[in-house]
This record gives sequence, C-alpha cells and structure tokens, in this order.
Amino acid sequence: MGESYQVPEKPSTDGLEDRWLSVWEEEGTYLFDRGATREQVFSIDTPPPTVSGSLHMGHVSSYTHADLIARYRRMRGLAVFYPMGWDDNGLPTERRVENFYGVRCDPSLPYDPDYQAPDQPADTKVPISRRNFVELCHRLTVADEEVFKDLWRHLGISIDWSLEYSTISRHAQAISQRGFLEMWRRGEVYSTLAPTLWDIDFRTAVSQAELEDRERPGNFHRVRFSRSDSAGWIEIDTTRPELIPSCVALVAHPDDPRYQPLFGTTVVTPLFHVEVPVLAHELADPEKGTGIAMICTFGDTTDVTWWRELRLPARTLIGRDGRYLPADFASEQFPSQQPDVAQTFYDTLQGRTVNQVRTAIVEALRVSEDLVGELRPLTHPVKFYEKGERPLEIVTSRQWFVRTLEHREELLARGEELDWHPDFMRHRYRSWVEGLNTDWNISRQRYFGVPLPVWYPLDSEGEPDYEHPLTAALDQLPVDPSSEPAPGYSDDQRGQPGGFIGDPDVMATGATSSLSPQIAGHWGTDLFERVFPMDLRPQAHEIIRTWLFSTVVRSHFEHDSLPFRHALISGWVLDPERKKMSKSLGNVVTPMPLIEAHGADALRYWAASGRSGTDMALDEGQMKVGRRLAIKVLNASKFVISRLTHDVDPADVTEPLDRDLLASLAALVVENTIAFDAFDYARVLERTESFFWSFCDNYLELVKERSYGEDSSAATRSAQATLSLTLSALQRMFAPFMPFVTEEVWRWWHDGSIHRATWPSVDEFGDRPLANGTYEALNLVLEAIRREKSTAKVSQRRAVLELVVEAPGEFLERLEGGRGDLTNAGVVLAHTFVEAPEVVVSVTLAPES
RNA sequence: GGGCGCUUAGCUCAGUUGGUUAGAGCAGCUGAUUUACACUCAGCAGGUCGGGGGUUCGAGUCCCUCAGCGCCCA
Repeated sequence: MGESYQVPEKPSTDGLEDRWLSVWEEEGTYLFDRGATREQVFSIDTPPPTVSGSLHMGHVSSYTHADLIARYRRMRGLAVFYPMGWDDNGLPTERRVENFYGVRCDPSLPYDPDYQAPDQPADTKVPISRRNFVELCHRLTVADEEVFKDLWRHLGISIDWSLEYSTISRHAQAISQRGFLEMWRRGEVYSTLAPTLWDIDFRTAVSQAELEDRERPGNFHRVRFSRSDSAGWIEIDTTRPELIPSCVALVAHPDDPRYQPLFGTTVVTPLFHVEVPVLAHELADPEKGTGIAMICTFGDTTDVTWWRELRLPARTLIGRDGRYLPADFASEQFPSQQPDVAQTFYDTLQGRTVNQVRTAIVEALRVSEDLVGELRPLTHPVKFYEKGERPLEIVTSRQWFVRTLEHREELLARGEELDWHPDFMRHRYRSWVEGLNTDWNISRQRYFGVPLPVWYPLDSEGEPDYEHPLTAALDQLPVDPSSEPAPGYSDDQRGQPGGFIGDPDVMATGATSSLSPQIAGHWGTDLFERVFPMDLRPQAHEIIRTWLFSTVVRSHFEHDSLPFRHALISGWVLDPERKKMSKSLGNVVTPMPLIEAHGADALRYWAASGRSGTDMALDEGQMKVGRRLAIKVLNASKFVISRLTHDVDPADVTEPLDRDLLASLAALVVENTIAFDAFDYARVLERTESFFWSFCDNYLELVKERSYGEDSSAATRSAQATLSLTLSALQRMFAPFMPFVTEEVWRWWHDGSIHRATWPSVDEFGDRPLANGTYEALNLVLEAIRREKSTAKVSQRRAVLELVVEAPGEFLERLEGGRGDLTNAGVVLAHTFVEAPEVVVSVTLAPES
C-alpha cells in the first residue's frame, strides 16, 4: 500500500501567484547553475526593454513565448541561463526625465549638490547641470525598472534575477567601452566629419536604422535656372525650394536625350546667382518631374550620394537647430555672380527656420518670375527620426561610425546561418542588410549614455587632433572623458593648448545593447565561455534591423560567430478589432489589470496560443478559457490524486482501455517533445489541452467506478496506475504554460517544484503500450448513449434499459475490453453486441424512476 | 518598384509529406443537475476552404493567375 495524499477540499486559483512566487524565490528554483558546462546550458539573450516606455501586451506575449521555451529546456535537464536586462540609457530616458520633472540639461551650468527635483513639473523647463540631470535619469530609471520587474514576476517569467543588468550600469558601460576600443584597435570603427542624419529638436545624429518614412503633404515647385550660355532656361521640379542657396549642381539621367547636350554646361541659380554644373547620374529619375533635379547639400540621402560620387562642394546652410547659418556670397564657397543681390536677400533668411525660409524664397521666386506655373500639391514620404516630430535634416558633423557596408556579404551570410523561427523572418534581415547605404553611426550628441572612451590632443593653437584620439586603458573602464583626464595628462590641461579635450558625445543606445550577450554573460570571465554563443534570441520583429542586426555585427567582429543560434520572433499584439495599438488611437491596454482580472496563467494561455511571427489580437475570451483550463486542472488533479491508494507501477496497467490511453499519451509526449524542440509551443498547448479535456470528460467517466476504493484487484490497480501516470505527464506538459496552477497541483503529491521536474518521456510507461482502439470504440458508443439522453432531454444519469451495438467483430472485441467501464459510465442495465457490417448503436432508455 | 505573410464556420484559429464525410474553442440554440469541477456536463446547428484556371484517380494542401488585407525593403 502506498500513501494517500491530502488534497484541498475546495481548490482555488486565488492566491496561487503570491504563494508560489515567494516559494520559488526562497528555493532558488530558477537560479542558473554556474558550474554547468556549455553543453549543459541553454542560454537566452533576453531583450532589455526600454524602461522609459510603457508596459504593453506585446511584452506579455513576447516574454511569455521566451519563458515557455526556457521552462521546457529547464525540464529537459538543462541549466537555463535566463538573465534580465533593462535598457535605460539614452534618449528615451532623457526625454522622460525632461517631461517627468520639467527640466532640461544645460551642460554649461555647474553642478548643484543641493539640487532638489520638483514634485510637479514646471510649465517651462528648468535648466540644470549635466550631472544633476544624469542623477535624475538614474533615479527615475530605478523606479521604472521596479514597475517592469513587478510585471515580469507576476507573469511568472522564470528569470534568474541574480543575473539582472541595466545598460547604464558601470558593468555595462565597461563592456560597451571595451567593445568600442576593441573595434578601434581592429580598425572597425572610425570618426569622420560627414553629412549626418540629424534631428533638429533632439539635436543629435541618428542612424539609418532609426529612420522611418512618413507620408507628408508638400508641393512641387517648378523653378527655372538660366543657362550660362544665355540660351534660355532649364526647369526643375523641387519640393524643397528653400535649398536653392545650397544648390551645387543639376543632375539628369545619362541616357536622357533631353539633357544629354547640356551635360558639362553650367546654369545659374535663381535669386543667388551661383554658377552650377549640369551633370549626369543614374540615380536621376527621368520619369520624375522634368527629369532633371537640383542637388543641394543636403536635402536628402540621394543628395549625399551625388555629392560624394560626383565630388561636389558642400554648401551647408541649415544648422543643428534647424535654422539658417550665416553665409558669404562673395566667398569661394558661395561664388555668386551678383554677391550684393544674393547677400542682401540671404541676410533676411539667416537665423530663420526651414519653413520660414521656404515661404520667403517662394515669394521671391514669384517676384523674380523664376517660379513657373502654380504649386502642385502632393503627398510624399519624408524621412523622420522614429521618435522625432520634425523631418530630419542633414548636417555636417563629426561622428563615429562602425564599418558595416564593406562587410555586407559576411553579414548576409550570418543571416543565412541563423535559425529563424518562423523561417520567413530571415527575409527581413536580408532585405535590410542589402539596403544599407551608410555605415552605422554610433555617436549621439546627448548626455545620459555611455561616454565614448576617447580624448583628443590639442595642438599649440588649441585645435583638437581628431585623427589621433587618445584611448582609455582597458583595465580602467568605465571612464568618463568629460570628468577624467586623458592618459598621460593632468586634469588642468583640459582645454588648454597642448592639452586635451574629452569626446563630448555618448554612444547610441544600440551600440551598448548590441553587446547584450557580452554584458549578460560577463564577457572576459569563465561565465561567458559557458553561455556564449547564446542558444536563443527571443524578440519582436520590428527590431530585426536594429537590435538583431547590430548584435550580429558586433559578434561577427568580436567573436567571428553568430551571437545566438536561434531567433524566436514574435508578432504584434493588436487590439480586439485587429487594429495596431497606439497611444494616439487610445487603444493601448496595460497588462497588470488583466493579470488581476484573469490570472497570470490565463494571460500566458492567451499568449501561448499566438504562434511565433504572427500578430495576435487581444482576446479576453481566450483568457477566460485559460482560466477555466487552470481551474479544470485543479479539479481533475484533486479527483485523480484523491483516489490514488497504491504505489504506481507501470506494469499494473493491464486493462485494454488503460493500455490504449497510455499509448495515445505516449504519442502525445513524443509529438510535444518534437514540437517544443522546434519552438512550436502553440502546438504543444493545443494538443495537450485537447488530450486533457478528453481525458476528463471521457476517460475519467469511464473509469470512475473501477478506479475507486482500496480494492486491490488488478482492474483497480490498472486504472489507478493509468490515472497517476497520465496526470503526472499532463501536469508536467502544462507546466511551462501555466506555472502557477501546475506547481500547486504538483505539490499535492510531490516534493519539490514541478519546474525542476523532468519533462515526460515514454520510458515512464514501462513496456510501451500499443494502441488497440478500445478508447475510441468506447467513446463512440458512449457518445451515442449521451446523444440519445440529450435528445430525450433527460439526465445523463438516466439508466439505459437496453443497449444494442451492431458492429464488425473487431469493433465488438474492442468494446468487450471495456464492457464494464462502458456500462458503468452509461448506466447501462442490459446490452447486446451483434456482429454486423456497419456500426449501429440502439439505445432504449429506462422510464423516469 | 522588389519581397514576405495572411485570406478556412458569426469571431479567433488548427489542418503535418495531397487521401474517408474539412476540425477545435468562443459566441448561438436545446437540454441536464446534490457532481472532482456551475469557473460544470451533454447535444444541436453553423463552411462553394478569397476568385479563376491547371496538375492528379483524388486538392483546403501542389502549380499559375487575379483580388483584398497587413508588413518589410527601396
């Protein structure tokens, strides 16, 4: 005789979360085994979310998907390395701090050690010093991270919280700066004065990956340029007439017969009277406008290409604040043929914004009759910084770049090498890499970030020598060049001729987050060798071109390998009407209230039904179904466990029905294992759930009587062993999906956590039972009996006076194997089995008693 | 302009290498009721598998084409 188990009288899902969260913490259920070898480890490169953003259902779904895999692999006996990081450095945090406290950073101000942040933000932003500002950034991110962590814990994400990191921490800064210096040593990073995509509001450079096109209304302006040979005019169409003073050439397609005779000649710009050449280039589109365009420095990225390839001069006029800079139209840079006229007009433009200058120039063009016809409205894509509010400008500035363009082929090969889930997501990566047109700009003109670990020597005139930067020593990282002197200098030489200056910029957030495997894995220690390359990178599809790409770049350079073997790409969460959630539509749903309403297991159930790579609609109905499933697991477990009175021995499973059930369970275990290995968690859930409901509604009903009591007959022992083996396997296969309720029911009859238990294996079932068709045959007849009772609108407990089954002999043999169970479950008083070619079930109900 | 994905019941979705009468859940309808579970159970109804063409003994599944929706890249 074995033990019997104590199960709660009235099991409930209430309070499960708090109870097991604290037990897991006490028992260290999810702690990584630091001694495991690389082969024994499953490592996850967890996405560090931007903590200054808001929590949304996309987090719930994406992080649940990763957790499903983590829990499965843990049950497969692997040491799961599952860290959590927070991306808290960079512009998003600065912006949040500015709004939250009503402040702005003014680096010219001195540090105020007694500064107190206001409780309420003031109407106008208060300038504070850089150090005060950075202190506020740290303070707010710590608070934000607690809110995020709270959600992750309550969702039951099986993070090892001792591995938590943040991208602004000293540790991450040291890794980030080291990564930069290693690239510098190998020549993979360089600084240069170059045209740069620039956000005039944030006053920082942005990278190609941070660009997005937005449709904006504009106007075509037809403007005429007079030919230098006085043979008339050339008309061009432009949406940006305000760039005429920056014009350096006109350009048409080399095959365009209309303009071929003009290549090599010159024209004169209207209003400013600067002579510019007419040139040929394939990028000029003969279909667009008049087929000839003006090249300005710089209106868009095509201008940059033309400027570079046609070796044109630069006439940059838009400043970093988006206002027009001073210019001298008598100088070599702006060689006007009528400098006085040009200068007089330009002086009215200087210091004004792009929109103001456009209006003024259009007006002047009308007066000079250089504007042909009326403006023609159009809608066209305009490049924006993804977080910006005004169109990007292109300014000339000094920036640090990572050489990506010359490694395009290797990076494409890395994309092919990676296992993508789903596979088609590899196209996103490929088309992005194929479309790269600039190296990766990693410097940002901001305050809260990882400083570039370089200084520049000053010559005797006090001019910096950018070609020979002074780099920090690796063992001194992290460094802050704005407060620490360059190696070999003393701090009083800062800014002095013959001294040094620190690089004032910080690294782009992406330059640090691209090292997430190195940061989480503590690059440079033995831990790193145990976890790198990571096994899994879970992430959303919209950051393939940013985070995934940049991580691949860094790992390719630094380790000559992929940073991870598998990428699990999750889709978006749409609102219940399948519309994209956005703040402007006001349809963003916050997760915490949903957890409180339905329970974490229910939210996870909903999330797990979304296959990787596909968008899913928010569906509270599905969450309710998940909650019902969790409750069903409680009740079925109570029912089964409470009637187990014998030690389990698979050899006890002797009844044909029981052996048949175990055979189908074995098939499920095999199928689930294959699906989970292929990251197809949704399939595992669907199959397990379907099996479980049939187990409850059919098998449990069939063996209810046979399995009951202390009767140690072979038939009872067979039923009890089957119930025990099946419930155990089902609980464990549900465990990754519903960690709270499965932990609850597991501990009713086991010591230790289900999340450290072994994933089911067919070896558990002894001699592997073969399917014999009994279960299916019994269900078919049982269903007929139920239908009869339901149609007659009587209770399912109503007795059956006579059951007649006509069927082929083989079918009748199967029924015979479960005859007692069938008559019990159907309350059948008498039955007759008759051999016949087709299955026909006749049911005669007893009268109401 | 190039590419990727999707289109199956009112809704959300399964449907493996082509193979019985295309499945499930939700919603709907009809019922049952001291039960492990009313957060339950049984039953019923609901589909020209986006349109057209082709291959095949056989197509939701393979091929071609068209349409709509969504996304990526330029």
